Amino acid sequence: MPATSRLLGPAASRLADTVCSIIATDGLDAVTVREVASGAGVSIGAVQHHFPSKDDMLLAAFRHVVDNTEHRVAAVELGTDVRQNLAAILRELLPLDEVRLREAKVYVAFAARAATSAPLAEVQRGMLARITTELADAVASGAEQRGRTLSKAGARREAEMLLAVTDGLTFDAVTSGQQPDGRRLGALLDTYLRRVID
Amino acid sequence: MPATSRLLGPAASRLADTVCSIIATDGLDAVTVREVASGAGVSIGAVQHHFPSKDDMLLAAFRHVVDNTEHRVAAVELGTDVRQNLAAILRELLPLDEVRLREAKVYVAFAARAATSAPLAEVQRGMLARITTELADAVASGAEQRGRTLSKAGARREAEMLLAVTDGLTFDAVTSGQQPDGRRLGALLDTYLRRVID
Amino acid sequence: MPATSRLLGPAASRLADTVCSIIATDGLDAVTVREVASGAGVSIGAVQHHFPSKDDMLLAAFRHVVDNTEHRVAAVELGTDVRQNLAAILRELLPLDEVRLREAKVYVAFAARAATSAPLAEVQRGMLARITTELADAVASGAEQRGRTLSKAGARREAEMLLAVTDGLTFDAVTSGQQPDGRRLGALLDTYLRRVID
Amino acid sequence: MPATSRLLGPAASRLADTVCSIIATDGLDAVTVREVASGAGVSIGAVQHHFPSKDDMLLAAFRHVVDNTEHRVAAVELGTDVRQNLAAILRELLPLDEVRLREAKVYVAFAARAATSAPLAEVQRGMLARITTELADAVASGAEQRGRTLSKAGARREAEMLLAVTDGLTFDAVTSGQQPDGRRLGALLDTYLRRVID
DNA sequence: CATGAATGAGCATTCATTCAT
DNA sequence: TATGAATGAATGCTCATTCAT
Repeated sequence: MPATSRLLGPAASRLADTVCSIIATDGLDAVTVREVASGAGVSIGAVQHHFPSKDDMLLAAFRHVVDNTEHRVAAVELGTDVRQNLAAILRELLPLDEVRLREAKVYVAFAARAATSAPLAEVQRGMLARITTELADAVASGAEQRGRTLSKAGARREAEMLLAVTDGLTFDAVTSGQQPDGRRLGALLDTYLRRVID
Repeated sequence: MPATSRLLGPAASRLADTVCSIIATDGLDAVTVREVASGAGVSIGAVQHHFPSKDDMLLAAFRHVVDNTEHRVAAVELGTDVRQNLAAILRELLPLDEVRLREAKVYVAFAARAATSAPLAEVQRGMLARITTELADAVASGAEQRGRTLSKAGARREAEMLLAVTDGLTFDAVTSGQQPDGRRLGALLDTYLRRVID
Repeated sequence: MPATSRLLGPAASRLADTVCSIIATDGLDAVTVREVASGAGVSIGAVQHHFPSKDDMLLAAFRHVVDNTEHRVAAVELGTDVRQNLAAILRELLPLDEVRLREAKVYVAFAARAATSAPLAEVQRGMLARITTELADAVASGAEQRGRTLSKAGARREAEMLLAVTDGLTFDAVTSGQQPDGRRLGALLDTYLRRVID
Repeated sequence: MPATSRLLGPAASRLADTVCSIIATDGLDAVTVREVASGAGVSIGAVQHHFPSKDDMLLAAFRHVVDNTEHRVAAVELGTDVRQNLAAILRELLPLDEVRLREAKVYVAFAARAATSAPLAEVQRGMLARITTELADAVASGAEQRGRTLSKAGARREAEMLLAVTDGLTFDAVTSGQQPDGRRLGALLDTYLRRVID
């Protein structure tokens, strides 16, 4: 895990990483201020210095996770093959290995809580919106490349389905306790992509 | 909500429904024995008479939800058009209206907790397995109907993707706080199905 | 343990024995109506049919224990040797073997609770009084036998000390978790008696 | 009651004293964290800040009592008369007045619970061992003073009986609800000591 | 007589938060 | 800034007891 981030200072970033560690291992309910403090090797007071309340801490940690994921997605090197580009992006979101499974667990946990937490839902909406836009752009440029006509709304719908497949595979894998199976998930994703992009 | 079920007696079923109400409104963390008792209009002791521990109660409630969903799926009247059959099945899983959104919220909450709870994960695995099998059967019979060759593994992969799309749409809708939008979700599902089944 | 007694019917006696079993193993605090019922193989209602309240049950069980002990003491065959008679009586009260250790544990537990329970204290006083009287009689007859002068009060004081030694050895053994050590306790008792009765 | 002790800080010591007050008045079962907190005039959280669990609290309170008693015994001024020395020591253990009766009640309650609690039994064993050793030393020096031969084991047996008499008198007094009767108990102790130490 | 569902008070404990140092 | 003592509300759970059948 990175020790710093674009959103948080080094100390706060370390705390957010500790929050994620606890979530990945024992779930969001196991996150207590005490546990975070001892996990990060600081005092309880120090945690509360950085995050006035527990909700602030969780919100920051969710933003931290989302930010990490989005930057990893943004760092994907894109080529001219649209299908490969989409695959490269979406593979960053799937639990293909232990690291991404861990991140996926944290993401699913936060997103599930977002269902009854407005601030978390706001973060989740932002993430979905930005990734959908990015995917829609890639889909649109692919269509253009091939001389196909595709409305903006059509590209967006395509992107929403791509993200839905990815999120669904991730959700099912994480919630049913599957071991990371990059081969299977990668194959399913490729099958889907081949169907969408000629 | 039904007052009885196939799994629980009337009293326990009522308690499970109360659990689901609380989850749909305030999330799984808001489920306390006290709250369930008062919500169901019984004493705390009565709750614990039916469910020796809170975990037992939650597990029973998850089974209850899954059971309800599966029976609704099983009750879907199937015709000869495979695509319509698949659509009819999957529409039962999508948050197309308030009722199904509510159920979806409960399902997502439980499934997310299943990531760190072996007994819940077992229930989740069972649900995924049975629905996947059902979908795979429909897909296989559709292929046969059209004279296509489709291996059992191929049908299963197709089913897994169908379920992933459905679960992903559901997850994204629930976690980002969307209002139920049957038109949009239905259209996305149809687009996807049209692509899979000629 | 006997299945019936002079104080209780067979069913109640069986319940009292179950109470004692639990006390000997896990202490008086581990005695719950549930545990007694399941230990005796009857329903909770059955227990409460015999003993309207838990206090009634404990009181009856204490009386039961005391009664058993006293009848065992009364059944001791006395000879002409006073010292041997006293030894035979007091040996019934010492935790010389597993059975008597077990009974001693139960007795100590009840007696300790008697410190803050008037009904139990009444039972305890009765037991102490009767045994003291019995011991005083034996002491007095021994003195007479030897042509010694011993006032009634003197014999009573002697009896109180005899009982104190016995109770103290029992208390120290039970509360410090000693294994039954008949040889050691018997030797200490004999030393004491030899000192008292020429 | 002392506000501080050798084992606990002032706050914890005050809590331990409150525990003992409750035990002396209403018995060990009446000790609840709530009651201790309100009795000591602090919050529930403060109690659990000092003692992470109730068992920790009780164990500390037992150590506290034992420590107080032993220090009182250690503070006894010894002279050259062995019998008087032994009497002075053992009088500290007998419920000769209200204060010592109170302490004796607490001691008996804890010791009785030690029968089914390994940590409490450990404390009880330590107390018995140290007092026995102290008494045995006094007995041995007395024998030497008089030119008597007394093996180390013999002195120890003598000490065990002395302690048994004292504990037995204490136990019988406490458990039968006797008022403190210093005259009677002192006389019994003296009679016994006169018999042991010429 | 016997059952077991239902009751609700009481329990130890956990926790986020506050505050004095 | 940083610490950790102190707070007290809330939680899951146990239990003796009541009561309808």
